[in-house]
Amino acid sequence: MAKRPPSKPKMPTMYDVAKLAGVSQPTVSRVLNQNDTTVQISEETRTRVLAAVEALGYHPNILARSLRTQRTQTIALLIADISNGFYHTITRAVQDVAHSNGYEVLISNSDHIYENEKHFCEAVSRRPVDGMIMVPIHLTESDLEDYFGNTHTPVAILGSHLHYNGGDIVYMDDEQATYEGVRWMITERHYESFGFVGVADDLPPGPRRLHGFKRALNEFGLFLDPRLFFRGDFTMESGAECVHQLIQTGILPHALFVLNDLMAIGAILALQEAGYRVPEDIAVMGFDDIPEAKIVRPMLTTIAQDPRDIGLKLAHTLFERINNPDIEQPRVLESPWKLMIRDSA
Amino acid sequence: MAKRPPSKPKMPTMYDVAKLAGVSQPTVSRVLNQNDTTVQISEETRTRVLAAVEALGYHPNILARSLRTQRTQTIALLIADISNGFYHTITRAVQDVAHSNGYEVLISNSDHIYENEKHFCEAVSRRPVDGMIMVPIHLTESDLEDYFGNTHTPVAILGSHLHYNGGDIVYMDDEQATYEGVRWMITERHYESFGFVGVADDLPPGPRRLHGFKRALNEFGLFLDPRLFFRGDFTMESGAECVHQLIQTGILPHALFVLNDLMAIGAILALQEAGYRVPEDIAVMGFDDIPEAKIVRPMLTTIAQDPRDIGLKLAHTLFERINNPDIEQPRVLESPWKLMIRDSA
DNA sequence: CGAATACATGTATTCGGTTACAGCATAAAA
DNA sequence: TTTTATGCTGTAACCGAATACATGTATTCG
Repeated sequence: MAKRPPSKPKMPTMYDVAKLAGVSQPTVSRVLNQNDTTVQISEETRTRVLAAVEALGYHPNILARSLRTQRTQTIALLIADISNGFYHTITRAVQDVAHSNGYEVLISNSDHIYENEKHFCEAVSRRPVDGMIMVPIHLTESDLEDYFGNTHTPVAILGSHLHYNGGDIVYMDDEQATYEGVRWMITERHYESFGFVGVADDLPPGPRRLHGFKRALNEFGLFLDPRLFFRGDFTMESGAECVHQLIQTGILPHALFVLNDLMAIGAILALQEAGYRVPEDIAVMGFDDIPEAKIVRPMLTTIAQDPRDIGLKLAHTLFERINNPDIEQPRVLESPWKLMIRDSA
Repeated sequence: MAKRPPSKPKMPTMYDVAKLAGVSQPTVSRVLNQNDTTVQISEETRTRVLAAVEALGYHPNILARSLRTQRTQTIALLIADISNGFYHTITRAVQDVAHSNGYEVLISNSDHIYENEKHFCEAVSRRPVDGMIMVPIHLTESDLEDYFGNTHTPVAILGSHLHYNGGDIVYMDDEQATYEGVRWMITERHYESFGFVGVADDLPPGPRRLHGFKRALNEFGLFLDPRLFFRGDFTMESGAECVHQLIQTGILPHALFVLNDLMAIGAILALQEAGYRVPEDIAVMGFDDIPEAKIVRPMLTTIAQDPRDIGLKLAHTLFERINNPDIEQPRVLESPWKLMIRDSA
């Protein structure tokens, strides 16, 4: 085979097509975007142009188009951790909606790290995207205002903790969900002492779920022993670590409420390793309902968010706003939850 | 608050900066990209320009730059299923490398569907990306040639089954890995009868792993009973389904080799549900070593690929080629594997 | 002191499209 | 037949940057 010279990866341009078809370059553009109904093209020209397009294997250069039209057909998605099944499902839902709208999705993980969140916002705010979906963990209203305040990029956000009125919000009432989950454990399962595995106080879901938890306890005259309040970092490993701390205390509550499933699974495995039976010796309830909840034995009783619903709501609301920037006020959508009663509690 | 008019999200341009600093637009460009060593800027101008940049909160428009420079600072990644921990880890590794190089990653799932793979290749080939990483399941050499043959976009591919010389290949010897895994089950665990849970014959890993499996068996005078050869579709559910079929046969082999972990986990759970003990009644070995392998009880014995290593190799080789297009021939890199002996076999 | 050189910056062009506007047919209306 | 409308297509400007080239000033050298 002849050594092919390092010929430039020159893609054919509209001009090439025009030349081949014997028309002007804007005519090609018009043939290809017949959406402009006021302008008409003769059938003969159209077929000639299309033939030339076919012959050259021409594809429009999206950069050039975007530069001119100020639309990029791309949205950005910022999530905390794609290895977490919850975020992953959101991602899939968003991708599905985006693709069906002819959009691509630029994904980034923050790993729950504030710096990463800010970095991505910064990268996105200067990168031309038509919209952005985010699940902020640490970002504050004022961060968002800084990054997206004057750029009018549509934004859709997951999380009720932010009162940012620059974008639409999808929200799940996890305070109430936690309350009802714990209430169920008390009234239906008759557990009377509880431990709580949470996260650092300044992370959004922490205080809200803790509040729901305490509200349920208080309603029945129960209280959380401060020694049984542990703080992990969302990972399986930290769930196990919290259980080790629990064992150190020498106190064995009837049940453990764990702020997310990944930690809950880590907790169950650590408890079993230490010789405890779940739920006979100690029950465990999680939050999220990730796929792994059905793998661990006993299967995890948990509060199911509906990540697909969340993702769809986020994406739909974003695209509505992209397609119609005049929508008035930011909207707030609530996503449902459901108690998934399985075997761990 | 006054109702703000729908003012255009007009970002400041280089021209605005130039005007404010009292210089010409190219001068601003030069200040911002001082990489061009032949051109020099006076210290005074530089500070004045930078001050103007700061004052306006100017950020370069990446589209315009890309259009001009023909570089997009974006790579594309095509994988089969991001919910699979294996692909997910590859994704993370690729993202890490990309971000450290100042690149963004455009991700797409094929869901193992041929049409989706082709669709994405098409979308990417017309979208300006600087490179592409892919894990083709169905794509053939000629598909790749069609899509990327004349565009000289650098491509990095995972999979030894393709003999495509238009890009670098990262490869794992799964035939040999399977062989050694099964050999270990025979020599160390003394299993003497086996079932095999695979996938459709035309999917790449199928025949290779089956071949390694049979090679090991044959070496010890064993054979695969055709009734014990099942075909799933990579999912947990299909792993369970294959076990149901197995039970229907009424034959109980000593061990089951399952082509991937997700199906292996589905198989274990289904076996336990049917009252079998793993590994006492029947042992199970998987392939991949996804995170869930350590969640299921018994923990899954499996052949570990090193997805992070794979992702890093793919990304590094791609960026080497992006940064130096004159690299001669396509390269083939091998990624290691390791037998993870846990409890299921 | 005039010519050569280095430095600093401005002018013009380009990337590949979209779109406002102008112009020339031909057909319809007056 | 002249006027007007209509259909079709070309010309020119533009999106926001990068870059080849030209130009003007300060510096250096013979």
